[in-house]
Amino acid sequence: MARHADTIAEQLEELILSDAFSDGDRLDEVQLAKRFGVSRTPVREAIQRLALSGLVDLRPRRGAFVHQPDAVELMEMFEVMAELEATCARLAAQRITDDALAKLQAANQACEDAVAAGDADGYYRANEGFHHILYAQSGNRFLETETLRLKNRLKPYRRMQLRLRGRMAQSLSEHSAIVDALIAADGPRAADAVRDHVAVQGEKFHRLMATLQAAE
Amino acid sequence: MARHADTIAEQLEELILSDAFSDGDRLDEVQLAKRFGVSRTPVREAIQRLALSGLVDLRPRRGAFVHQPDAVELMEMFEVMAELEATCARLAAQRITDDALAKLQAANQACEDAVAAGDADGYYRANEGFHHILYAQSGNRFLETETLRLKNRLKPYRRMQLRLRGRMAQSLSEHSAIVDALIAADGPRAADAVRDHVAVQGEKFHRLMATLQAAE
DNA sequence: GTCAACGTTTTTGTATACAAGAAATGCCCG
DNA sequence: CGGGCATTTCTTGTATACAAAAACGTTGAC
Repeated sequence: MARHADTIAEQLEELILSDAFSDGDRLDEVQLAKRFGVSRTPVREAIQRLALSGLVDLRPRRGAFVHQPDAVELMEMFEVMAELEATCARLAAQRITDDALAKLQAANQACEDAVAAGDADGYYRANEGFHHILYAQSGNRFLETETLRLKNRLKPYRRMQLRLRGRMAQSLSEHSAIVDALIAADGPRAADAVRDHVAVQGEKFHRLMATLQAAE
Repeated sequence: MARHADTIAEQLEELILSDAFSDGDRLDEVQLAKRFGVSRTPVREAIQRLALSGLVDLRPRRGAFVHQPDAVELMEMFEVMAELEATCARLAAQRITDDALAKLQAANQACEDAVAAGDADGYYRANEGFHHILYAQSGNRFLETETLRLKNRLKPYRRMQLRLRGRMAQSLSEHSAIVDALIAADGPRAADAVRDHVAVQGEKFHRLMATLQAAE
């Protein structure tokens, strides 16, 4: 619908996710309009969109206030993320095609190669590919879309997770467990494997909390 | 943020969900503005919001087109709904309080009473109460909110489901199975019980398909 | 008769103007 | 000196005006 409003929504989202605003900050329409060199109208449209995805709270006749999730909310979102991915896996175990299974194994191999090469960025991309194949093979486009939406929302908090020493190697063996369960067409086992893989627990949990503290 | 835009978004949502528009219809801004007795501005804001919830597709420089889910999409959404509720149950099995468990049993009893009295509306309310307790007892507010959101989105398609002969009696025994699993703190069993309870399968599936055909 | 190109007409997207409600300021009174 | 109330200022919400892009119809050529 919008040409400017589109790009402004994106830029504004970037700004909020990159912590340029802190929790509770009011988004001043005229200020943002000036900043982007447009009028208030497209800025308001952009804010409307961000409100629906939960990045800002809209208080009638008061304005828009950025909403940065606290530790509890984050854990809740990660928990739902793990469940959504586990569901993808459970369904994929029944529905995955041989072709996609081959692609999944290839993606897993790419992960291993990246780890062997010490290529963190490469691992990130290959890992993303692995997971996206899983979402698609749930055979449920709605589920796929929703999962991607939440994944995207969690992206900025995600990158801090995987830099743990030895985490990548463990991640690889978890991938293999997932693939095995899919080969066996064992839905519940696949779901459990994915849930364990994605869940934020143990050392990951402490690391996340520490990073959140530091951000304040 | 909006006073008019709020109410317009609600009314427009009502209109779309109540099938006043069919799939692919263009939402004419000036026409809607006249209809609601306002200018284009609040109408546009309302449309923006509906776009995010998937009720309308926004095509840049073209306009807003209502998007009515087809049979496949509906099944996908119901499948995700079943999974979200199952997740609520799985988590609730670990986290539910004794107090809430008592309330759940009371809600179930209210369902039974309504069935005994042949009170369809009463059953609807009691059943809704039962499920909402479950969402809340997942102990995950984010999950609770998302589940409610999807439930609301599916509401218009839901009412056609439960009027099947003998369906209410079966529903009651399913409720009992859920409660039993929660009492036993058996997460996986609670999840399965809820999934079976919510899933659209068998006769429910055929009925849904038939109703969709009739709507076209 | 068909198709393409041009001009007209809608319609969307943005800017600006205006109205109304909320916050801020200062003033008066206790 | 402090608290409550009125006024002023600022901000949101809505209406209108304008610009640009897309749909539409017409005309003309092949």
